[in-house]
Amino acid sequence: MAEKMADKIAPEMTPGAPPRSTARPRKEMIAETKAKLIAAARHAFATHGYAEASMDDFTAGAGLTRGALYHHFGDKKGLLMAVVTQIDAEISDRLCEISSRADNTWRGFVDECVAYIEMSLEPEIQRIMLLDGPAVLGDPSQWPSQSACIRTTTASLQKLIDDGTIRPVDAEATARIVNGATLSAALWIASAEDPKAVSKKAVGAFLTLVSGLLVER
Amino acid sequence: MAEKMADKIAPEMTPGAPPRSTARPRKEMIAETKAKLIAAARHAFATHGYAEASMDDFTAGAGLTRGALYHHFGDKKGLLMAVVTQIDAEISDRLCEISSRADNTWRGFVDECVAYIEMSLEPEIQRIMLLDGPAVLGDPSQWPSQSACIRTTTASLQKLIDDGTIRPVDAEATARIVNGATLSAALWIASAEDPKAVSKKAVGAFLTLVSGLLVER
DNA sequence: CAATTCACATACGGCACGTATGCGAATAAT
DNA sequence: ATTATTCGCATACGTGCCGTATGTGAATTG
Repeated sequence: MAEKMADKIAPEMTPGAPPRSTARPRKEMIAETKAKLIAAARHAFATHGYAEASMDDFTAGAGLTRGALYHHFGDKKGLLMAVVTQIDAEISDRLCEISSRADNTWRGFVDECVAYIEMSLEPEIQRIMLLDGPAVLGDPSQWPSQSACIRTTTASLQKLIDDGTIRPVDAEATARIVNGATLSAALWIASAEDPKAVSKKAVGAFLTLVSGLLVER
Repeated sequence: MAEKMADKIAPEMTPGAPPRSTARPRKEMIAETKAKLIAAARHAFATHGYAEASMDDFTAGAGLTRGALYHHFGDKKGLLMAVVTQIDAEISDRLCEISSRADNTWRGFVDECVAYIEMSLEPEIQRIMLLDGPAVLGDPSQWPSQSACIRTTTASLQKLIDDGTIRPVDAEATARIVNGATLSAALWIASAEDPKAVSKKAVGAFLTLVSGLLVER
């Protein structure tokens, strides 16, 4: 509490800039503050869980106070939403990257699913996206980010339907169900005593299941 | 606060009972107290959510105080665990009942899955078992109740493998994955604007998926 | 240069929780 | 039967976290 911010009065304008008055620093400082809060919250939520993470603590860790948090995000839930949106986007990117570098579409789809399982094993993703997120914000379907990774999967499936690889199912419905399947597989693996072995079993079962989508197997 | 319990001094012994001294009432009263707490908590958790449910409030609603709660369940989480175990057992019973009255095993399995989806649409089950439970207690795999309903599904699958209806997958792995699939379907349906339509899509996609398990479709 | 906006900090009140303690009825001991 | 003891449960207290109201100084607008 005795600690104040060292130098908040250090607008990093390009040194030696002409009399061109300060126009950027303002917006930049704000963006930086928000980014700091999101980063701090993300770390706190991941390590302590949403409920146990003290706003006073992690805002202080970012050199700020709850005042900034309430100003920018409304409340603790709002911050969680921002964190979730950020992570969701990251996951989506990684999935696109993976499915795009496969030889054929089906293979890309499968790789994507397996990658999703692997990502879900990361404690941060599991804690925030799979456990606290749904409990605090409600079902992911409702999130503004609309679960970007589900859209990714939906798109992959639609392509598979179009090129006749899989049967003409409803792409979104299948995406959500497949997503749920991978999710539970991840939770199971993560809490297993022997993750390697369980992982093998889970992937095997998963592959058998999705083979049901194929026109011919 | 001004309200005390009316008559706690009314042991309901069978009136006119012989001098046979009181032996039961003790244990019975305790069981009743626990049951009351579980029921009150179950209702509060279902309607307000775990985090928003005030222990002071719902224990008072049961004519008790937090003292009884801490004495019997240790803490709020302990109570949630008890509630979860109770609901889990109920679900398991209902699933057994359903799968047992089908003509053939495969049909029973499918009915069971669909029934599970329907149950997951009940707000109480969704809120407590699918959202708050995992967030507060961790992955269901770890619960002492060991998710009785997963064992039920595992058993059904094993029978299907034994009689050659489905391919020789790992029964438990498949049960968990199928369970996750139905779960996400339920969450999706529940939060949809048109549950009927979405439900049809979800079930259709689900059936296509599980057809992958069949030896021949 | 005056007026205003606004990003953020500080201050306050309250609720919910965990623990420590007390009481009284049922059981066990003699 | 009377005393001793357990134990189910209530009461009391301290603390941490949260939401709101309010303040302040720097940046922006005219």
